[in-house]
Amino acid sequence: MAVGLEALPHMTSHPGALLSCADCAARRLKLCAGLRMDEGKLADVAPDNPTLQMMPARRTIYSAREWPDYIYAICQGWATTSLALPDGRKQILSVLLPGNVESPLNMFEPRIARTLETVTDVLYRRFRRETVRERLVSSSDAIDAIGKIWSEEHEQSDQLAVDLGRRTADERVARQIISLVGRLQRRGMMQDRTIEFPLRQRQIADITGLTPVHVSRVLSEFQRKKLIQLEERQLTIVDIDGLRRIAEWR
Amino acid sequence: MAVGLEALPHMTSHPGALLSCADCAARRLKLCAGLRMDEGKLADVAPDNPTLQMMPARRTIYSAREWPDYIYAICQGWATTSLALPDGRKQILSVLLPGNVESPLNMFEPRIARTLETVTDVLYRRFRRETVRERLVSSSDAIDAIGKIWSEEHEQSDQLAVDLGRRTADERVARQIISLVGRLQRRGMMQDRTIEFPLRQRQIADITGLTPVHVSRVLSEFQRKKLIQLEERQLTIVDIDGLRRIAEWR
DNA sequence: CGGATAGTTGAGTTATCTCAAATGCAGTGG
DNA sequence: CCACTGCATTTGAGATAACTCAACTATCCG
Repeated sequence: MAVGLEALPHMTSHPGALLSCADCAARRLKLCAGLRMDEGKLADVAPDNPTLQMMPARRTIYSAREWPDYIYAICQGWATTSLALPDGRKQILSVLLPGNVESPLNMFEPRIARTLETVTDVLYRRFRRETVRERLVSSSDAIDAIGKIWSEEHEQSDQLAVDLGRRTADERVARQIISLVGRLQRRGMMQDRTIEFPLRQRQIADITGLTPVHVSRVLSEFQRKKLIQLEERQLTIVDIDGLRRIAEWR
Repeated sequence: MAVGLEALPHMTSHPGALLSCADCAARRLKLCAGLRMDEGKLADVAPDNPTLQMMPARRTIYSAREWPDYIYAICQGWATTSLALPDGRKQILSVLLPGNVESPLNMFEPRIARTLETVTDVLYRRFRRETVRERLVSSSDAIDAIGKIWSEEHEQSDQLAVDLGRRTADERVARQIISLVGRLQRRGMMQDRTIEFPLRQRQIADITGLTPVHVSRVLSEFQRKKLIQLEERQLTIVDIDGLRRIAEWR
């Protein structure tokens, strides 16, 4: 199961394109042990191989008003799911990275949906909800695959609730950074100690339940303490232990 | 589908026992349209009809360290699921009322579990995770049933995140009250405008991400404003519109 | 070049927390 | 039955984390 990156000839054949080749990413995600393989799983479930679609940065793929007929798998780029209150307050519920899947809540029942927005340019595939659902009935592998996606989603939302309800601003921001770094690292999207970090402070605020102004202060503080470095949308981890100490300890 | 309460002879035959007869409650939940019918659904999925078990108030049914082998359905009483941090901070993730189901996250994968604790004395049934899982494979009705439970759970956690991340203390407390009142009302567990309300302020604090002291102040304020009345673990809604105004508006 | 969006920083405000003391109630052991 | 201990709640006083407002700069985009 522990298939390493080097086991994929397609990838090593154009290393420079490692992060920009969506199908390469998809295969990598599917083959590497320990990765989120949601997109791969979903492709197994609904193997009609939908074509890749593209959405520019900062657009809405679907909004909470609609009833999405599809389940979306991110192949490249970053996206978020969120809910907004009528007065403009907004909470981001998850950050989707390549390989992640947004599985609509209303797979089985009509319910309120989240809003799915792109952060960067995004390549994605979409799978008909009904197709996936029908497939669940006939294939136990499909149930397993989707079940794992749900389990993981569920655990993420539990963590989010604990963070929002019981952690300080510093902890929340530090944890979010650590979490994203880990996820990207597992995807092979970290070089040395730095990652692409396209999130605006406004978005970090919406993830952590803070104001953009406060996020700016926290990030400045982290940089002043030499925990991270952040410039030109590149995030470098300078002192991971220091960051962990803030994130997990009170 | 719209089978009313009066359609159940068993219930009307001992109206006084309406709230204390677990099997009565189970049947009611299963038959009345518009109710959460999770327990009923689960019984359909795993029809080996497990016996009723009992746990006194304020005990832990299982803790986050364990790997529960069972899915729990509450038949009578109140329970909570929660996660705790090492330093004692704690976040309650859901309040379970009769008919609700705690579906372990690790149905498909080994993951961190929540802690399941009783608030009042609780009667519950438990269903082997493996049994339910096997049943999912063979029955599309079962998938539907469990799928609906998950959808609902998922929506609840989204709402929780928005509440914790983006709402004020007053809003959170008011919304929690409104939500609980609604759920009990739909179960026929509200008489006139009052409900049994066994939650301690400490628990309300752990649900809303506040301190017990602040919860006390908010509740006192609500009573001073004649929105609710609260004594001897009985909660009376005095001014539902006022409460709604606080809950939804900023 | 102009106009929007992003981020920084300071000053003052406020929602919520912490600490502490007082009260009541429930359960326990003698 | 009583004294005792521990939890739950209320209330005050003071502290603080995070917010709001505002001004300024930098950056991006057409």
